[in-house]
Amino acid sequence: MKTDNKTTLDLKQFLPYSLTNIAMQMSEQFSELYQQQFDLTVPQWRIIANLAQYGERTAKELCDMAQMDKSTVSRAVKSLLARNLIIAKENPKDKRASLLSLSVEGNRLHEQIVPLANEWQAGLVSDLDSRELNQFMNTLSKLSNHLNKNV
Amino acid sequence: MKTDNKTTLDLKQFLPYSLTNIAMQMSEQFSELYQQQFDLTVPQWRIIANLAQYGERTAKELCDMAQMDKSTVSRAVKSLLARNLIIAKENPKDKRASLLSLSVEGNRLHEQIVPLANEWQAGLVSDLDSRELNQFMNTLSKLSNHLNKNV
DNA sequence: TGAATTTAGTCTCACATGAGAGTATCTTAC
DNA sequence: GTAAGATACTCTCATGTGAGACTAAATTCA
Repeated sequence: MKTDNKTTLDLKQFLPYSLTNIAMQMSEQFSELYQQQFDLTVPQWRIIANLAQYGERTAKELCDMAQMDKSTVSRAVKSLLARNLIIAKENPKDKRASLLSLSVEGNRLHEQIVPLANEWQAGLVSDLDSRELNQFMNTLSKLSNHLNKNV
Repeated sequence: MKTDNKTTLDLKQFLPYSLTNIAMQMSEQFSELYQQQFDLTVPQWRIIANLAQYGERTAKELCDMAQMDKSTVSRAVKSLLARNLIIAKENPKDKRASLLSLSVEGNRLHEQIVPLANEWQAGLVSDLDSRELNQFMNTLSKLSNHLNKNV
């Protein structure tokens, strides 16, 4: 894919543009699944999913893992605590940064969403064979690594 | 890539999540290039890039092409007109929808950004060979088609 | 033709976001 | 050990966004 640096820019081939478009559509379509049914915002869902997968974390760690602003995380955590979907435990290593984890209810909620999420993605990638999907994921992670190098 | 619909969700493999993260990073890192130097917001840049590539379009068409809200486009167009970067021409077919196009200055601005954009992307994909990049783009467009089917 | 409906674009309002200040806690350096 | 700096988090404030009302124009249908 030789690009012509001189004068033209093909937006379809330009990743910051086309990837953003596709990601937005995906996120929007998928989020309908949990927003209505489970009354979760995007940041709230992302926090739940990360705590479910990785266990006990601090707010700061969640910020870094899911590329969210500290204010956004702070608000989402506050509201998840109010709904008893997560639990905050004092961190013996650092009193500022309490350890967050899913409550029983939070876990139950997550368990309800997971199969919906997996079904949704199965539909999305149904046009691809497994080799192609693996390739895609692999390239995606190379791109991600490249982006993180420069930060 | 067989997914387990029962209980687990691997966020790294979950596209609405990981693609959003990567797209956000990309857009953010790339936008630094034009935001400071050329004082353009993301929607403004997207409009300029689309008018440059596809020529005269209405605001509605720009909304559809770049997945932007009509309010967002309306505001961006207003400000680009004020800066004389684009021109609005009355549409003989529809007086409500004026035809927007780049002005000479707008074109000049675009011509300055294009090589930066191409360089930027060249750096981003420097770890990939051309076959891999083509594959990736190809899969991406399949995913995009799939998303647009359900809309 | 004219009434009803649809569409393009603007404007207002409610809301989410991110920057930055502020506070408490932890770490570093002397 | 203590002062200076860094860090985790909350809160406030300014800003951008999208939903929906509104207006003008176009389209549909009788």
